[in-house]
Order: sequence, then C-alpha cells, then structure tokens
Amino acid sequence: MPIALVDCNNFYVSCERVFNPKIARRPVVVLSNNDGCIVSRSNEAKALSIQMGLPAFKIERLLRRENVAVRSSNYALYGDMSQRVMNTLAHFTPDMEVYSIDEAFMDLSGFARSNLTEYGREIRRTVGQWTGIPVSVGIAETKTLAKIANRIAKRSAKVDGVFDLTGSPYREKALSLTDVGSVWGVGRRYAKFLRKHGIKTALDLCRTEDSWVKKHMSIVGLRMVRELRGIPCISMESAPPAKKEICVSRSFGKPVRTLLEMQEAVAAYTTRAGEKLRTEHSAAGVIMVFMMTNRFKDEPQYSRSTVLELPVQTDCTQELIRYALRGTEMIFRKGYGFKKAGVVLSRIVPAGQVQTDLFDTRNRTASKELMSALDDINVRMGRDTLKYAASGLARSWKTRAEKRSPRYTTRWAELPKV
DNA sequence: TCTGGGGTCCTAGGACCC
DNA sequence: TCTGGGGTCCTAGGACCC
Repeated sequence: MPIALVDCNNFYVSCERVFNPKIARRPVVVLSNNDGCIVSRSNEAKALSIQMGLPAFKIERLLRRENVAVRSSNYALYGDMSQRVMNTLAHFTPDMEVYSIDEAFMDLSGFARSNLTEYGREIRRTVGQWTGIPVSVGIAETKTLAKIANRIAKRSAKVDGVFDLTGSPYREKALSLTDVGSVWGVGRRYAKFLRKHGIKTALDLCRTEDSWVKKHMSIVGLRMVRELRGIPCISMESAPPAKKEICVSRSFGKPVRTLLEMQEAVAAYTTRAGEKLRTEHSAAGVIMVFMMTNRFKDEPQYSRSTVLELPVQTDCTQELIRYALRGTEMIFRKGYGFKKAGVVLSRIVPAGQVQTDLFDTRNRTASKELMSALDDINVRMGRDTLKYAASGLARSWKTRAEKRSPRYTTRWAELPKV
C-alpha cells in the first residue's frame, strides 16, 4: 500500500514569493505572531545558518547585513494558498489526508502498478504550475517511511524533489542516513534518551527490540518502530475528527496592565473560539481562561488559569463571553505587565446533542439565529465586520505584524495589480 | 524594546465503587 | 507480624506533531 507524503517547501516563504518575484533569489524569512520568532526560511536563509524558532531581534544585524527579506505572518494568505494546493492534490487520488497547513498524505494504492516516481513528478509539476508552490514528494509503505522518503526528496539534489522508497533496496541505507531525532514521532526528549542508549539513526531504532521500545516509549513508540519496518500502524484519516478542545491565545503587542484591556482581549479571543466551535458544528461545556506575564523578563511573574462550567453546552458567543469575562475578573491581578492570555473550550459535543436543562431560561433558538446571521456577515464582508463591544475598539493590545504583505487572495482591496 | 500558536495521545495515580 | 481484589473514571503531566 504505497503512501505519498507531499510537503510544501518552505511553505510560508514560498507563498510570499508567489506574489513577489523580486524576493525569489534573496534570502527570505517569515516571523511568528508579534514578529517574534523565525518560523519559515528560504534555502538561502538556511544557508546563512539562521535557525528555526530563533527570536528575530537576536539576529537583527545579520538580517540587515545579508539583505534578508523579512515578513510578518500572513495567515489569511497562507491558509488560502494551502487550500489551493490541497485542491490540486485531490485530483491525483480519491483518498488523501490533509495533515497540516503544508502537508498531505495520499493513498496511492490504486497506482501500485504504475511508475510511482513518474506519478510523483506529475504531482509536483502540476502543483507548481497551478499554484506556484514548490513541493517535495516522498513515497513508501507507511506514513513514517514516507516522511523519511520526503526528507530525502527535499535534500538530495539528485532525486529532484521526488523519492520512492517502496520495495526499495535502499531502505536500510536511507534509514542509516536518517538521524534518530528526525524520525516522525521522536522529539527532543526521546532523541536525547535514545542517543544515550546508543541508538543514533533510524536504522538503529528500527532494529531495537519491541519490548524495550514499548517499555520506554509506550505503545506510541512501538507503532513508530513497526512503521519503520514497513508495517502500517498509522492509518489514513480522510475526514478530520471533531476537535476535543479549541484554544485561542495570543501574545500581546504591548504589556496589558488593566482589567479592562484584559477583558477586551479575552472577549476577542472568545469570539474567535466561538467561530471555530460553530464551524465544527459543536458546542462546549467548559471554558478555561488563562493569563501570564513575560517569563523572559526579570519582573514579578504571575500566571493563573480558571475553569468555568457552563450550565448548558453552548456555541453562542454572547454566552461564552459572559463566562470568560467573569473568569478574567476572578484571576486578574493589578500590578503586573501581562504578556499573553487565552481561552480553551472543552467538553465539546456535537451541537445537535446538547444536554438540555429543565430550568434553562435562555431562548436558544433566537441565539442560534443570531449567531448564524453574525457568521454569515463576517464571512461575506470580512472578519470582525460585526463584533461584540466587549472586545474593544482601540485594541491597544493587538498582536504586532509590521511587515505583513497584502492578503492578495482574500481581500478585494488587496488584490495584486498587474 | 524585542522570545508563536494550536492541537493530540498515552500513562500513572487518585478517587470511588462493589 | 498479619489489613483484598478488581474495576472504572477522571485528571495532570509528559511526550509528540505542525
């Protein structure tokens, strides 16, 4: 059962380049929210040894000296480009799993008899032509091996972006060239632990005894090792399961010091969480609010959260905000400079299976109609066209994004001009 | 001045039940 | 001296992913 992993190269940077060919040859980086850390790098930027996740302010001089193009994150653009890529991929197989914003697994079972490398090249060519985004394709018997094949496809100049490992005599060779820390499912902690026990490559891990793996890395680790041996243990998920938690949190553009500002921010995050909840057609029974100071600053620290139970599971923003504001008031303390806050919705059920309450006084039909009218308008006219006053107008705490490119594909006013 | 955001799964241990 | 056995449910914490 061959599986392909298609992964966009340097995805955020590639999106920026599609609409701005001038930066096609320059080193480019994209920053996280608040223009904080490096989250995407062009190959030229990687060649300058700019590390993933590095705070941008620490390498300001280097960025200037090397004439690196720096962009804020533009999620509206990346989300839309991602959809275009996924729509394109859907032409090539009936069975695929969108794994993240820039990756998809594709079941190629029906194509086992054809030349998979050739098919991979066609996928790559088509995505490039239709969207402008360069992708790499790795093909193998399991997801974990497809990940490794993809990594080789990206790195080796010889294979030109497509690498098929199915039934390959090179599997052992490929595994021996893969650092154990690069295996899908091995994070920093496990990598350190494994190296300490002399397991340095994917091949070493592949040859480790089941019982040892199970004991030290649980059933999850065992699945991973089996996958390395070519035994599929992680299946394709064509429809994403409903979310069990919905979290919206942000760092503030500047420290928040007053309860009013904090409540505005929490109300705004709750609004977003409610929107997510409704696109899932779900309702939540619990809301958690949290806030924290800046742990990198040598200042008094404070971090707290509180959990509020809703009397009836709901998807109504108004109701969620009321509880969120109450929670905010409970845990807010004056005298601190807050850096970040957020809300987490949980105990989530399908909206149609809400457990009703005999003493419930709310008019649920009316609020349902209100929410769907609100969502309609905001989808059609742009986010926050209508918003709750509780989320504030000035929004002094807003996330910084000083170098954001236009939202070329999702706002009429920002369409590229030719 | 300046350090991201959003998820999932598994396990151990406690509470509780008979 | 000596204090059962087996099960479920829930939560916190730890690991991972992008």
